[in-house]
Amino acid sequence: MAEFVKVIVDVPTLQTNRPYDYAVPPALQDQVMPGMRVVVPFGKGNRAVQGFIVAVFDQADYQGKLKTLLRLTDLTPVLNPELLALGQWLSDTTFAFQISCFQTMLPSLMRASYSKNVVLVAPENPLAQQVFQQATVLPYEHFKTPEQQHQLGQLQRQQAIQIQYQVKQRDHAKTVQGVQLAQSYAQLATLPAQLGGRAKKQQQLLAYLLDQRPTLPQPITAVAQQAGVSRAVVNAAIEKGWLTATTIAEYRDPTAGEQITRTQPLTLTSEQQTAVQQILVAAQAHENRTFLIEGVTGSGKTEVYLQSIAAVLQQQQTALMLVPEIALTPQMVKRVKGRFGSKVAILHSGLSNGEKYDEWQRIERQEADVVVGARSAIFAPLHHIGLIIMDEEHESSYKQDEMPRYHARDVAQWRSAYHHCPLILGSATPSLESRARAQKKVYQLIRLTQRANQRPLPPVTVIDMKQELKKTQESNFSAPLLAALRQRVIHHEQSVLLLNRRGFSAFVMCRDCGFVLKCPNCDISLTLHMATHSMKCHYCGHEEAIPKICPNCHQRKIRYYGTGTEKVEAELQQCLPEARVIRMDVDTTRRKGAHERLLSAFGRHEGDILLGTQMIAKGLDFPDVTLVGVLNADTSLGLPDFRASERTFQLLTQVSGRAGRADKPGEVIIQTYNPEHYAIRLARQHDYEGFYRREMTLRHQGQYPPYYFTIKLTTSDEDETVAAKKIFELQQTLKPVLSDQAIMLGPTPRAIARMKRRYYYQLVIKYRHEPRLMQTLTAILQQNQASGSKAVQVMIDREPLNFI
DNA sequence: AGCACGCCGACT
DNA sequence: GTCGGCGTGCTC
Repeated sequence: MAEFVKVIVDVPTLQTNRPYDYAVPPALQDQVMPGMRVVVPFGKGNRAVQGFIVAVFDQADYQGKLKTLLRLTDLTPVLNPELLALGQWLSDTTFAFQISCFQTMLPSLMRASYSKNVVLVAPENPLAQQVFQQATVLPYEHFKTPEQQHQLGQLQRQQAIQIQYQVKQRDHAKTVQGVQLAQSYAQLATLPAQLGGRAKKQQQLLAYLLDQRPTLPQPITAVAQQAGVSRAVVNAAIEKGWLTATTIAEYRDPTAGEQITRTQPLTLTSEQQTAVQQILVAAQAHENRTFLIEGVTGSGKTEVYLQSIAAVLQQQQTALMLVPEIALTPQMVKRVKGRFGSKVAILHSGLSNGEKYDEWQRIERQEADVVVGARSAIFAPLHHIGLIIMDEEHESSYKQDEMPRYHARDVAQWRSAYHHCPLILGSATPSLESRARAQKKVYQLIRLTQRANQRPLPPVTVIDMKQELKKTQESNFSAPLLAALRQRVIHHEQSVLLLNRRGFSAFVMCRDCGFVLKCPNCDISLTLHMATHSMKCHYCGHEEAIPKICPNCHQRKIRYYGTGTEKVEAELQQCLPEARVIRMDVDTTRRKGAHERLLSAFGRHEGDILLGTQMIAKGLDFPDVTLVGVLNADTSLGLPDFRASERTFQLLTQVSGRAGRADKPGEVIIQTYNPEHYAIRLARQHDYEGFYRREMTLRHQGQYPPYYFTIKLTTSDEDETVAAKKIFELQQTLKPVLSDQAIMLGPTPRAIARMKRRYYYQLVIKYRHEPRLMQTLTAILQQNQASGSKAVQVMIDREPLNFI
């Protein structure tokens, strides 16, 4: 008998990061199952909190007196045994709380919201009467002033009130008004004769019901539409007692109203054919094997994915496909839905919370068997997974940069092992980690070297801006790039321009005294934004007016330095006034759907030049783009991060692939101050393999991943010395634990040492095999948390992607 | 997190 | 002697 349960409660602290035992009321003992959400009393005040049942059993381990769970939130578990185990693993490997892991794995609507009410229990109490007036219940927030807080304390001592805790469920199915038959069809059949001849529409409705015998209940609007009458007529039918009103649950369909045209599989090239073959052999054998598809842009990776999915569906299994958020465009969705129809569920940040919840429900109820989504879709509750695909596997957005700091690739690995199914990692520029594993035969490498359209990759010209600066006056455009842009505008062809910095200029400085305007909260200069006429901090969002006079020396010598997308846009208007420019960066795409609107406007030729930051480099496919320009390839190169070259190479290769995809040849122009840098040289030659070999040598020499594992520890505090002291303390703790093969970098202040009024210090450990490291880190966290909640913050990031 | 307990100073 | 300030420690 299931008399007791173990529950992980929604109290995200290390001390409560373990299961708590509760008694199950007899009435619920045959219902409780692991993975269900429950509401339990917790703590001294018995406040109600949400929790997840992780185990059910008939004997309590806990020796004290048990509390009884208040209610079950779910009729069926929201976490199946696989997801429960996955949550445990996530928590172990990322040092995150179990409750945070569970919540990350589920749609956000399943997170409870809490409220506190003050209930009047002694209406005769004079103070209570004064406070409550006519009311019997007041929200706790009502008592905000010190006097009101005081009154609350008094009422509590006089036992005139009770504090009531509420757990509000936010996950509700969308409902619509529907109708159901109130009488049998036989009874309905007698009605037309009784009706007056003038009630034409009512006759029509009855005729529809009797002739079509629709399956009811159905939404009122649907019935009205099908019968060809107005909703008023249906309502009249309810009044007359022919039909009864009901509420019907309905899915919120994110692609409702969109025309999806069925598409057929394309003919594969022989390379693609072999790729699909290899994958299918593994899928049919239920082999947990990882494939790395290294395919040049335009080699038709997506078609390989789609046909592999089709085959897996054939063997009655499901498939999960991850795509970076920005590549998850409506075109992409249409392509998959076009192939697999309504069996596809989509999960990405563009959906409303309700839509995400409903898509999740459809997956859980096995009404969808193909899931396409961004990072968190890796937790989709699919059963019988036969194939997992991760496109653009090198993308850094697959790593979550808040707790739990998981990498979707690791979760994918875990799930493919659980389901004994293949995992496909695909990219034109695989991460060094993945490519190295393929080298060691841990992954099976599949190379797609030919483009599906047989076109050669576009020629890339590298312009040395050092030389260019000598020739022309100060400009963001070299003569060849400007000429090429002008050509496209004349011939009504399109161009894409990449610049890795938003805003108008990087910083403002006083020419007289060298003063640079900085953010008051962060250790970073403010960026000028013309659109809003303000100075913005790109880290904390701080905004202030543009200084006209230097705040330091009070001279009118403030000048703008560096270049942002806004400034380039203005410059383009100067030198190419006839060109229509569409600017795309965080500032112009902040609003929901703006991203998509700008792209489709460009697709409809409402712009000649698409100017933007990184976000334009990914996955967009416009056939009339024949020129891609990179304004400054060095921005990402100069960063003090061992992955700077890798990122630059990936970005340049990706953006180059955007030129000339259909029948028109393309051209790429890259402007740089480091033309001889290997990342730029090899990107020009489209030589990923060359880059891989070169970069591996450097990683080997520098003792970096993939030759070493890395862990980053960060301390932060409002007081700089406290943060610094703590990080040195951690260094001392770790030193004796580590072998002499491990390398510690730091401690150092972080590159942006101050952010949002906090100071940050970090320590990076590079290691190969340190059996005691993990448990030591767990102990560090526990010890730190134990010394109070307002102590220094310690963060641990396993395999961090950002070292600055 | 959020609540109670407990120990200290300031007040009726 | 009591009220309320905040520091400390626990939550099945």
